[in-house]
This record gives sequence, structure tokens and C-alpha cells, in this order.
Amino acid sequence: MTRIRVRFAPSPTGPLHIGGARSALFNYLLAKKEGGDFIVRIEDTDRDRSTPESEENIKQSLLWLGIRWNEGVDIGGPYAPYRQMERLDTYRQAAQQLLQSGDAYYCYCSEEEIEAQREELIAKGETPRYLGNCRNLTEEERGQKEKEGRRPVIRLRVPDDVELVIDDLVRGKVVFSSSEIGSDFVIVKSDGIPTYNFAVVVDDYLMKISHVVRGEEHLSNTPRQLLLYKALGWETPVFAHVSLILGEDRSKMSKRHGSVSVVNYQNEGYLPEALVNFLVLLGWSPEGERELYTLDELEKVFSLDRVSKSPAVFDMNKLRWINAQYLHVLPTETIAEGISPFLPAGWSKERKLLLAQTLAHHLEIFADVRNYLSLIEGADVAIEDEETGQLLDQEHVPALIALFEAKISEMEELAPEAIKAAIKECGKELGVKGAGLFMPLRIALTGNQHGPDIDKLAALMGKDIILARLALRK
RNA sequence: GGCGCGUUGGAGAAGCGGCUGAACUCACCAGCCUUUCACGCUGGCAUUCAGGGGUUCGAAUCCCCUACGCGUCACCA
Repeated sequence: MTRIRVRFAPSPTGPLHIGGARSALFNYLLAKKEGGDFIVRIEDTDRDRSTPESEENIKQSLLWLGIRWNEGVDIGGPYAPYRQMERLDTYRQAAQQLLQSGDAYYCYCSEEEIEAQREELIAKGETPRYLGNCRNLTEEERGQKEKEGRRPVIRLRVPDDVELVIDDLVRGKVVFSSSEIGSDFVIVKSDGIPTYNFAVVVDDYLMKISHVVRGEEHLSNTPRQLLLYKALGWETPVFAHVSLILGEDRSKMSKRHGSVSVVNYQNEGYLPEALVNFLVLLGWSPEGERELYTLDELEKVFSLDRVSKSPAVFDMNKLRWINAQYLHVLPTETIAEGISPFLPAGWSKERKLLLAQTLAHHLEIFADVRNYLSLIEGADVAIEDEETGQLLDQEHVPALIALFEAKISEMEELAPEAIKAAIKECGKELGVKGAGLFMPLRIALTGNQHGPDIDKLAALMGKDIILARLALRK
């Protein structure tokens, strides 16, 4: 068995997508599990859409998730460079080989001509395709076109009726016919830059990639690539096409579905270990009943044969739940830091810590802290519903509120412990306890029957707000 | 439209011909506990595996057809 070498090959045309992140994760885990190499290669051959910012974002997101490559961009390796635009010579050579063997040829048709042909075919009710106009150009014809200043593309000569079999690790045997490809496709654009299908093949082969694990959207590209491998006389890697991640409406996850970039989740205060855990469960399932795994653990238990063929819907609920599992066990200091970006400016460290402590088990993601701010800020309180309001109508309530108000007024320091003691004193003096004691105060102060510890909330409110809110209930 | 892939509860899924009278998790619903609240705990939630045929003593599991969903058909990746 040769060494496992896998790669994640994003095109830097936007931030790292959730689906891309999962592909990267699966590749990474496979490499780790098998003690192989994980390579990151940048496919930046789309000059119009590729940007350095996107590349940066993708790398940052991978690192944030804890996915590190041991070969590839930035860190180099034995098959450098790992950015396709820096490998143009390599593709040129491969293209030369194909030209010489006659498997590829120059095509001088302009985009307008191709477009006109397409429309003509459509008008006749036929499938639009390239008809091979330049397939058999003579030397003179070529010279003529060159003289006209036309910049040719290079096309691969697609044979008729060749059976192309993909032995896919997740989908099994998938058979295509070369005839289904339709027409001779472009492998080198007129500006000399290779197209995706050509560049992947060259790189995957030259970089000795053993397993190509990628999204299912690439399955129908694979026959073209197979043809290329064949023409070049190269052995193919093993393929594994992982099913797509769908949005709630069951179509491929895209911007319409809300946050699709890893960086969005980072900004919303999700924890990387939670995202990783959630992502791995989309399309892969562990053997036992346990679902919570750290990256380290996944590196040991992951395997391709437990990858599902059917697409998975991205379920925000579950992501949040998983995030909560990781968040709830974090030290208070870490939670305080995590919620910090969602707090108004000027909060002291102590205040953040107290809030973190108060909300520790109420937050699913850090950004949730925003929902709790109204609980402790502002003099206004809205009673959540009628039933809640009625709890304030009990006979002992006015006296309770008055007594509590008096005690608070006298206090200098409003620490949670002191407030709790005050509440208990109220109870003792008035002969109420339990729900009859805490509930009216909670409702008077927050308007809700449910919520975080009332003594801590009150401490966070501070004297003025407590008094102001109590005043509303008199 | 051609080609390809898929279809187990609202979501993720297990299941690989009998031990499944379909695990487990999220969500949802109900209840319980608690000198507040939450966390939590307990229970409920597919008489059935898209539908229809077949093969078999026996099928969610194998075969065929239909339906539906998605993907893909660029000088984008």
C-alpha cells in the first residue's frame, strides 16, 4: 500500500464555504487516520474571480478550524509550487505532449462563433455543443488563422463511445460513455491558462495524490478527467465523491440560505470545535452512539466507508446544540472573552466575568448574549404574558416589593450574594418562601418567569435600574 | 432536455436478507426535580423504510419500473 496523499484544492474566489470546509475536513481526517499527507493547493486559474483576499480567508478559516496541512501553499513541499498560476510551465508541457500525440489540437474559433453555433443548434432543437470545426485543420489553415491574429484554445479530442468507469469509494461503480461528454472540450484557454479539468489532472498526478475526495458536484466532471489521464498515459487516483450539503429547501447550500462561509460562523461566536463536530456529522456517522468528538478523536475514528451517499440538510438547530455542548464546559474567563465582541463598549472585566458566569448555561453561541442585554439594561420592563402578570397580583406581593426595595436602597455593595441574602431576609420577615418569594421579584425585575439566576441579574442591573423597575410595579 | 447521483420520522442518521415489533442525536410535545431560574432527568414522537411490481420460507436491506429531489452539461472552478 502506497502512502495516502490527499488534497484540498479550493479556488480563491470567495471565503471558505461550509461545503468546502467539510471537504477539507474529510481529506484532512483521512490523511491523519492513515498517516498520510494532506496538501492544500490553490486553484487560481480563474483570473477574473480569484483574489488574494479570498486565498487568505480560506487559509485563515482552515487554520481556525484546526485543519493544518503538512504540504502546500505557504509552507511548500516536494512538489512546489502549490499555486496553479505559478505552475503554468508544467501545464504547458503536458499540453505539448497532448498536441504531439494528436490527442489535443488548436482551435481558432472565437467565442462569438461558438456562441452563434450554439444558438443555431438550439434553434434546430439539438443539444448545443462544439462541432469540431478546427479538429482537422491543415498547416496552411492554421497559419492563416494565426495571421489573422486569432489566439487559439487547445481542445482535447474526445473519442466516441469509450466507456469511462469511476470506481468511486462512496458511490461504487459509476459508468459514463465518452459520447456523453458531448464535444471536444477546452483544456487551455486562449490566454494560455489551463482550465480546471486539465489543471487538476496534471497537478493531482504530478503531486502523487492517491485519493481525490471532493464534492458530488464534481462527479460529472470526472469522465473528462479520466479521458485526460488516459491520453496522458497516467494512472488515475482513487475517487470519492461526497454528497452535497443542502439548505433547508434541499437545494445546494448557497448564499440564499444565510451564512455559508466559515468566517460568518466565526464572527457569530461559534466555536471551531463545534463547527468541525457538526460538519463531520453531515455525511459521515460514527460507529457507536456517541456524537461528540474533538478533532483529535476524529483523526482516529474517521473512515470513508461510513460516508453516506445521500445529501444532508444543514440543520442550524443541531449546530447550535453542539456548540452549546462545547460552550457550557468552557471556563468563565473564556466565555467572558467570547461574548466580549457582542457587548457594548466600556464594560469592565469584572462585569464581563459576572455576566459570563450568569449566562454560562444559557448561551448556545456567544452572540446569544445580545438577547440577554435587555434583561439588565434600561428601566423599562415588559411583562412577557398575561399569566406572568397575574403572578404579580398575589396579596403578599406589594409588601414583598416594598420590603425588597427598602433593603436594596440601604445597600452599598450589590454583589449577588448580598442580593440573595436580602431576598431571603424578605422571605423570612414576610413568611413567604420558594416560588412565592423568588417569582414575583423575578417578574418585577425582568418581566419573565424564566431566566438566569435573579440575584446575579440584579447585581448586573445595579441599584438604579433595580429601583426603577421595582417602582413600575407599585 | 441528455447524463449522473440520491430517496429510512421535521433535521442528522444506524441498518448490509431473519437478533429491528426500525438504534442513537437535534427539534418538538408532556411530565418530574429544585427556596427562584436554568442546566438536568423521565417519557412520547416512523404499525413502517418515496410508490408499485418482482425474487425469497422471510426484504428497509437484492432486481425492475415509476415518481420526486438534487447535481452537471463554459475559454468557472
